[in-house]
Amino acid sequence: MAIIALDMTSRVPIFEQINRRFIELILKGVLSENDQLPSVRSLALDLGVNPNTVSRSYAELEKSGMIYSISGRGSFVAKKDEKSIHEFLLSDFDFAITEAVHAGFDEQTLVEHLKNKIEEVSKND
Amino acid sequence: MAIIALDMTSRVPIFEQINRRFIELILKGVLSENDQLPSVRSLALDLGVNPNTVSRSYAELEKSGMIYSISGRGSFVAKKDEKSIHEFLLSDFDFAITEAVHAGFDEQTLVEHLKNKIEEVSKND
Amino acid sequence: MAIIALDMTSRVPIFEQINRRFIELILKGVLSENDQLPSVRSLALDLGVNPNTVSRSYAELEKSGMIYSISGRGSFVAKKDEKSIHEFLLSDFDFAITEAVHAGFDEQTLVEHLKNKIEEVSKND
Amino acid sequence: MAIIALDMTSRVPIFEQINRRFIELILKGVLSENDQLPSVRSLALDLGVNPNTVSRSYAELEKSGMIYSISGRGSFVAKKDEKSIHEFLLSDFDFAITEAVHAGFDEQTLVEHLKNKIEEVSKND
DNA sequence: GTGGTCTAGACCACG
DNA sequence: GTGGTCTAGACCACG
Repeated sequence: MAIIALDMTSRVPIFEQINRRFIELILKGVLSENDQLPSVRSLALDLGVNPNTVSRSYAELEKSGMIYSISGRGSFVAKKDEKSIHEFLLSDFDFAITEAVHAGFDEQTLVEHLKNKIEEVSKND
Repeated sequence: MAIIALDMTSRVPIFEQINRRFIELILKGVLSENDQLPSVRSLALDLGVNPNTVSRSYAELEKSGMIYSISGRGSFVAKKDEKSIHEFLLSDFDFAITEAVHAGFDEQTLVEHLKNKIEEVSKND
Repeated sequence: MAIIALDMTSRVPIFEQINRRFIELILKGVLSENDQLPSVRSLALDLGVNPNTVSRSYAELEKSGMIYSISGRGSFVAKKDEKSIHEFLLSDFDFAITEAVHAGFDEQTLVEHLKNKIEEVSKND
Repeated sequence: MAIIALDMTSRVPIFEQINRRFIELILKGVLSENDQLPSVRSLALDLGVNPNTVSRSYAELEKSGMIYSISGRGSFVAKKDEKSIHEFLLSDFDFAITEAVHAGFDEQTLVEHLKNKIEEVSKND
């Protein structure tokens, strides 16, 4: 019952996928304030990845203020900050928008493209 | 004031930045069918990068059918294929949309976010 | 007795020979889905060529969807797509047929020539 | 009224295209024994290519015994030798067959593929 | 002069 | 250890 599905073949680094997934779980309320995260070792075992990878993910989550760690006790979900969560989750989206605008696409085209793509993605679920 | 501005600090590979830039120039009509591109060597000199880097960019552009090369003569803009150009330029956008949908964002939120971001980017021009 | 025999005197580029050989091995089932390919460095050492040359081959195989790479782990055989494999392997054949037809050869002549040549090639094995 | 159509965007070298075209014309009887070929300069002008390129083509045709040159007079079609003409025109075909056989394709598959491709090419004429 | 291929070797991110 | 990117520079075919 892994909460996290990794795509090992993706070009997105594994630690980044783990980051995203935890942040999504916090956003959706699956994980609430002060909930304990799995230990680095157990999650690494669970996901079949190197413990260092999970470590890096937790370190980044802590640096962004999403989780906090208590030495010898573990890692826990911090107070939810919707704004920074949104910012994080939409950072790729923001980057892509900037890129598209610079490429010369106008608002109408992009909105239309967005709607089509959302429909397409939703169907494939 | 070269036609191509590189961001050496970006994580986007140089050859990829060159790719994108040329595709944008073709899309915007700055470069038209059969127009000659700068030679590998001259562009490399111009950008201060290694000829191999430009070579790689041109090789990818040729494989995608955006340009064609005549040995001993140079590289030229191929017949414009708007569809594949759009596909290429919006591949990051598509990826980011998929990611955002999976993260749980709904259409309304994303459209609104898109519009705000476009306005913000446009202002900074 | 490496898996790959290179003909350094051939006009076919080394990376192209490597490409073809791997695709053949996949087609014949010697390499199956998710089998790991030798690392770029070890194969380069094995073949006595530069790692960049192998790298280029792997990059092209990945772009054609024949293999996938996991950063830090290695390169692996992707899900077999017989259609694109055939297309790749027969691209020279197709080109030669077009050329022959334009030169004025009719079907009967070409079929006969093909059969003779196949027999001749098979004998020399 | 150029007898020769060149594809400048093709990866087939221009001198090679010129070679092929002359040999085809000889095979088809458009050019007969002792017919004079256009001068290097006039053909180069006609095709918009470098005279050196035509020179190289004529040199190769002469070496293969397809044409002969008389100093100060020009180049002329030699006695037709069907066998070597066929060999030349089908050399790419032969190479491709060898390649396909080594890739593991059997006679039946290749014959079928050949027939389909011929039909396809004929239609596009 | 032009692109295509290759060597030699460096540095990086990821794991 | 693994692939990805890049530099520096060579040699070649073609024109």
